[in-house]
Amino acid sequence: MLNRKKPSRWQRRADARPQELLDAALAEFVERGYAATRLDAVARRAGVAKGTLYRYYENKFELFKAVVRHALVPGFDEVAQRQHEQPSGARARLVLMLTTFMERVAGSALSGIPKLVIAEAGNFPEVARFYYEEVISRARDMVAGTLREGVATGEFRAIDADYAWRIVVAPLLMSILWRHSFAAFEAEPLDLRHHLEVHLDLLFDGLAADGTDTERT
Amino acid sequence: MLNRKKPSRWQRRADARPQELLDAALAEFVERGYAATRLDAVARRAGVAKGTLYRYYENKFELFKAVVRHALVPGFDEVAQRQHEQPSGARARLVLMLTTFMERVAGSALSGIPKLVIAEAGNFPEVARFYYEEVISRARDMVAGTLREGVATGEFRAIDADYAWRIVVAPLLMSILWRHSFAAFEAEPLDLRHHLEVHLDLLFDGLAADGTDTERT
Amino acid sequence: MLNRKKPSRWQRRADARPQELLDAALAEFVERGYAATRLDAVARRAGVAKGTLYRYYENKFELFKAVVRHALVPGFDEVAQRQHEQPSGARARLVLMLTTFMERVAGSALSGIPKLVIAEAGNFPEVARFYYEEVISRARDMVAGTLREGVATGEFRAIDADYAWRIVVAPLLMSILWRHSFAAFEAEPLDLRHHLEVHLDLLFDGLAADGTDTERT
Amino acid sequence: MLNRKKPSRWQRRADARPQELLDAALAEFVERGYAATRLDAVARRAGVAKGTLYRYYENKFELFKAVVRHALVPGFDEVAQRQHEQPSGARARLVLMLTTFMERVAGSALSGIPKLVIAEAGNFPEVARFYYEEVISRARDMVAGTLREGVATGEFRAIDADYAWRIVVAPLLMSILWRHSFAAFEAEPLDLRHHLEVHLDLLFDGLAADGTDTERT
DNA sequence: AATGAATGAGCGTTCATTCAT
DNA sequence: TATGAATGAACGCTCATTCAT
Repeated sequence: MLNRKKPSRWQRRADARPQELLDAALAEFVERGYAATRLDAVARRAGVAKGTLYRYYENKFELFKAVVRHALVPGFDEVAQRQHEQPSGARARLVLMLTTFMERVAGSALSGIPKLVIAEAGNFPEVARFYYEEVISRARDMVAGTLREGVATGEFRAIDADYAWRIVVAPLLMSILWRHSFAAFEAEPLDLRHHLEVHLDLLFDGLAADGTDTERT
Repeated sequence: MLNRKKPSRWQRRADARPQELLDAALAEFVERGYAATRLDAVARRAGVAKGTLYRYYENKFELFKAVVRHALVPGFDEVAQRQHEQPSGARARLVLMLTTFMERVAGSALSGIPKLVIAEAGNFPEVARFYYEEVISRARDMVAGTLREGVATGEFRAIDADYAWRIVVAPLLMSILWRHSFAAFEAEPLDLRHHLEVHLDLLFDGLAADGTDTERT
Repeated sequence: MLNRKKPSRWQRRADARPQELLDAALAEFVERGYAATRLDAVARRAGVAKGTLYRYYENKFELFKAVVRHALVPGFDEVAQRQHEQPSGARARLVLMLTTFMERVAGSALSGIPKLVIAEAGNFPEVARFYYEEVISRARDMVAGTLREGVATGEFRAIDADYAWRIVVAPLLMSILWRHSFAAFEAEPLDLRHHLEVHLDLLFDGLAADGTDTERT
Repeated sequence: MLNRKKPSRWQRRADARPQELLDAALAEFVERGYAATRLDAVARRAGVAKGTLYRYYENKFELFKAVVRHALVPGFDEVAQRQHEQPSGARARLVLMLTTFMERVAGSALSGIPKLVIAEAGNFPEVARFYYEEVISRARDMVAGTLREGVATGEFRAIDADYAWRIVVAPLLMSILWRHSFAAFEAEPLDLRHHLEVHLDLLFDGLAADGTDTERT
């Protein structure tokens, strides 16, 4: 670090900059949370001076929003794309949806984003709202829509899709938070694939052994 | 300050003051998160001067840990107590467990604690570890234990309890985070009771309409 | 400075502080102008740490306003007081008014205030407005009122008091600005007393030699 | 940048660019004061990049001085010119002098210069000195000279020209500062022409009604 | 000559922490 | 034990200045 005679104090690379800054900022925000992230650290990580950040983002909050926005677009594109190539059937669609999300978000560095948003929701309602409107509402529509579809076709039992969608999604959220908060304290890491399998198994067929399911709460 | 001569045996325990501080701190931490909580505000809320805090807690972090520690005791006492009065059967025990948790934590001010721990886990691994060891591991043992029991008795289908327990618990976590992060943006508040009902319904009987459950992922 | 083992790091003197801070701030503001004044310097001058300023004044601007306000009250009290003990006659009152102002403001450290306000009026319209409403409007009322009175009693020629008051006051302003801006470049300092004498002489009797005053512009 | 081969003899003088820069800088300095003026804004206003400024002026201060210097030339040329066409008589010359100044400076955008210099005199004694030597001393010589002349010819009463010249000039200064600092808070703008009329009226004939002028201070 | 990306010192402000009372 | 005035390090942000292009 010290021994690396900077190739030149003036690197001009306005084109690559924004992406580098966003990467650095994502990493810092995810590592430390919004408030604890110092712009100095972001800049250092990106290899620029603090002031440089301000050429690209007006302030910390704008940078933060840019990071969130940026990190989520590809994920959603991915999900949307996959929805086209998929087989029919509500169940199959649900499986694909959850699988895609698990692969693209929960299992990647992007998982830091939901974690971050949840952590900072209290302090930055604006961010939470942004996330709610841009991300959550879409996820809700996708999942609840598929649930309703399945119910309509008789594939699924009659359930309240408005509430069930959160139940369906909850294990994904759990996996994200687990990895960010508690996985470190366990000997074995969480096997996301297996986690999803168990979830899907339970989701479709339930806990109850056959014959027990007559009795409902 | 006041000339009270007789602390006598009626004086409040030395612990009394800390309790007020902890209450105030809990409220502030939950409202604002760790970093954004100002000790000034905690002190004001507790009706003492800022310096007084330092008589009881060495610094902000120690206070934080004390708050988390303290807030969890009653919750677990409650759950442990109820476990005795409960009916037999894995399913009934699971229902009771989840219901108790929903009532005592998710639906109360205590829900701020898990929210807080998750939010700050990145910055304070120590707290996360503490929470993991004191709270999560117990919850895991209770839930996974009951699952294994149910599988053993044939009440439940054969599932991997080591993974399934998180799935079972996830909707509770979801409800907590939802209320703290996104509920504000929706017209209707989340009905915790209904949320739990739907969860239990799905949990035991699954989504699949009867006859469909042959095909597994 | 270095050799003065601070008598104790903690000087508690909340009562004296505000005045000391205002004195230091007045000096700095007057010396450097608003924008160029660094709160660090104000604090150092007052012998406190920078943060201490914020116990007393919410921000730089509030400090500035406090300084201005504080510096002007005594001056105006003085003028108001003297108005009572004075002899009758518009001319005598005008003389007293201008003399008092010259002594109490133009000739004292307070002269920094008008100078400062004028200098910063562009950047801080709020301050200018404050000064206009608190100070200038009073001065205008006093002077213009006396002019009208003199015209009414026949002591003064008929002049437009709404415009004349500024003419009457202008040499006072001039003396203030002169001392702050250009006096340093002259061998002899401006003799305020003489300046006022010449002003009063011209003001009452004009430049024109007797017999010439028939011809008016 | 563009491939212009023939600067030829029609190209603008090298000075042309500086003129645009000076105009832009004058406007900004006058609008905001020295400290608050951003070179970015100056550059943008002049239609060049920020770095370009540094081709012509070593730093902000040099630019500032150049602006002041530059802005004063035309004004003085004007006054000097008019001095030739003028009628005889000290009074007439004084009237012309003040009228010219009022029209050419106080009533124009140039009024920003004195305002600026006065405002920044504390921070930039160098500028104040420059202004004093280039502008004020000439004004003083002109006015005081005319006063002495009038006294010598018996047109004026015997007054101390060394002090009276400032009194004579003060209302002009007042009008400039008024317009820049306080005019905005009044319903009606200051009528410069009327202001000057009242000034001249008082200046030559004084306030005192005929017959009162026996009594002098 | 001109550009504008990059720099970094500097300032206003905040707040956890200290300590004389 | 309790107070709250005082501290000072730290951070977000600005902008004059530099320099590779």
